[in-house]
Amino acid sequence: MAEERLLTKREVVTEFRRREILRSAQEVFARKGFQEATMDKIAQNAGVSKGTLYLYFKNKTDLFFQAIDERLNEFISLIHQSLEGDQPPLKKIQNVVSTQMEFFEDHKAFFKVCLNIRGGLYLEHPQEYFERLKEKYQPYFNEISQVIEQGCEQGTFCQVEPMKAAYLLAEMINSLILYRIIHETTNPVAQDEKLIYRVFLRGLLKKGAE
Amino acid sequence: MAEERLLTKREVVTEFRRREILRSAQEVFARKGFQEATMDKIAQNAGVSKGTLYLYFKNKTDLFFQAIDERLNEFISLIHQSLEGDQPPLKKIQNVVSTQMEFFEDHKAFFKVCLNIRGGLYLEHPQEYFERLKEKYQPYFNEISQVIEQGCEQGTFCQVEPMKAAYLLAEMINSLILYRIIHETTNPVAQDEKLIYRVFLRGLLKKGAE
DNA sequence: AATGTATATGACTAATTGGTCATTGTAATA
DNA sequence: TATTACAATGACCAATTAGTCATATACATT
Repeated sequence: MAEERLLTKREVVTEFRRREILRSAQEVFARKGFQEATMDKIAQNAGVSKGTLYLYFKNKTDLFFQAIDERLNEFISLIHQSLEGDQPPLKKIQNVVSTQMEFFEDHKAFFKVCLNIRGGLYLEHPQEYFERLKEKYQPYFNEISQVIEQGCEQGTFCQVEPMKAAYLLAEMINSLILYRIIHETTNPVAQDEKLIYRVFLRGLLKKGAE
Repeated sequence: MAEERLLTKREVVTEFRRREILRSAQEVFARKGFQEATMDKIAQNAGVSKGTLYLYFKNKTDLFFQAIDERLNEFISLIHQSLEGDQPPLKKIQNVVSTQMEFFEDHKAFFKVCLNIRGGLYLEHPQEYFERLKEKYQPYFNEISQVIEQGCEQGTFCQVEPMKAAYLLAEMINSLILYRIIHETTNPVAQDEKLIYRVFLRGLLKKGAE
C-alpha cells in the first residue's frame, strides 16, 4: 500500500467547504437563475461569508459554471454508460431516451438551469464560457450521432444527417420534459418515452426494417 | 365616407415615437437579452431621452413584453393563415413547418429572444407575465393540436395525445433553427423542413396511410 | 505554550441602472 | 400673439450587488 498521508484537519475542512459552496450554488442558481442569484445568498446558504466564496472561486461566472459542471459530467457519463456494449442501434436510442428523461425528471431544477443557460448564453455570458460548454456537450452529441450513423450503415435507419438527427432527438426529449414541467404532469415518464419512440424511431426506420 | 378627423401633428409625433421606441427595444433586447439591455441604451437607440420611455411604457418589463408582442402576433397570425382552408391534415402540418422555419430564419434575433424568455421566464420575470405569454401562445398550440386530432380521427395519423404531439413538433422545428444558428448554417431551410417531414410525419403516419 | 501561517470575515467601495421630477420646450387653442 | 396644456429632457436618487481588504480567527508546527 502506498504511503497515504492522512489529510490534515485543514485539508478536510477546505474540501468540505468547497463542496458545500458548490451545493449551495447549484441550489440558488437553480431557484433564481444567474442574474437573480446573489453571491450573498449563495454564501449565506452555504454557511460561509461572501469573502470565502472568492477564496474558492474566481468570480460569479466561474462559480456558476463549476456548479453546473458536476451535474453535467454526471449526465454525460450516464449517457455514455447507456451506450456501452454492442446492442443494436435501435436499442441504444431507446437507452438514450429513457436515460435522459429519467435524469431530468429527477433533476428538474438542473433542467431549468440548462434552459436558462441556453437561452441566455449567447447574450449574457462571455463567449469563452459558451465555447467551453459547447465542447463539454460535444461527446453527448457525438455519441448519439454515431449510433444513428451506425444504424444508417446497417440499413436499419434511413439516410439522414446524423448530427442533425441527434439534435432533433435531444430536443424532442427536452420538449417533453418541458411539457411535464409546465403542465406539472406526474404521469410515468415511460409514457412520454413511448411517444418519442413512436415518432422518432418510426420516422427514422426504413420501411420494412425492425 | 365617414368623417375622418385628420390627426394633429402631436398625435402623429406621439405615434411615431411609440413605434420608434418599440423598434429600438426589439433591437436592443434581441442583441443583449433582458438584463443586459438598459433603458438608457434603448432610449439612445430610439433617439429619445430615458424619461420619455416612461411616458409611453410603465416600466422595463412592460416595454419588453410589448416589444415582443408585435412579432408574436405576426407569427401567430401567419401560422393561423397557413392552416386556413380545407387541406388534408398532412398538408397542414407541412404548412406549419415551413411557415415557422421560414419565419424564424428571417427573424433570428427574435428567435433568440424567445429562447431567452423561455429560459429565464420561470426564474426572472413576475409570474403574471409568464401567464399572459402562455395565454398568447395558446392558440398556436391549440390549432396545431386540432390538426393532429383531425388527422387521428380521419385515420391518417395514429393515436397520440394531440397536445403533446404539437409540443413535440414545435420543438423539433425550433431545434433545427437552433442548429442553424449555432452552426451558422446557410443551406436552404427546405432541406431541414424535409428532415422534419420524414421524422415527424412518417413517425406519426399510420402504416399504409398517405 | 508560543509562534507563524493560512484561512475566514463582513464592512466597505465602486459601479451600475431602474425609475423620478423639476425644468424646459412645443404644439394646440383662444 | 398670448395663454394653456401637454410632452420631453436629463440630472438626480435610491437600491442593488460584485468584488476587495484590513482585521480576526484557527490551525499547524516547533
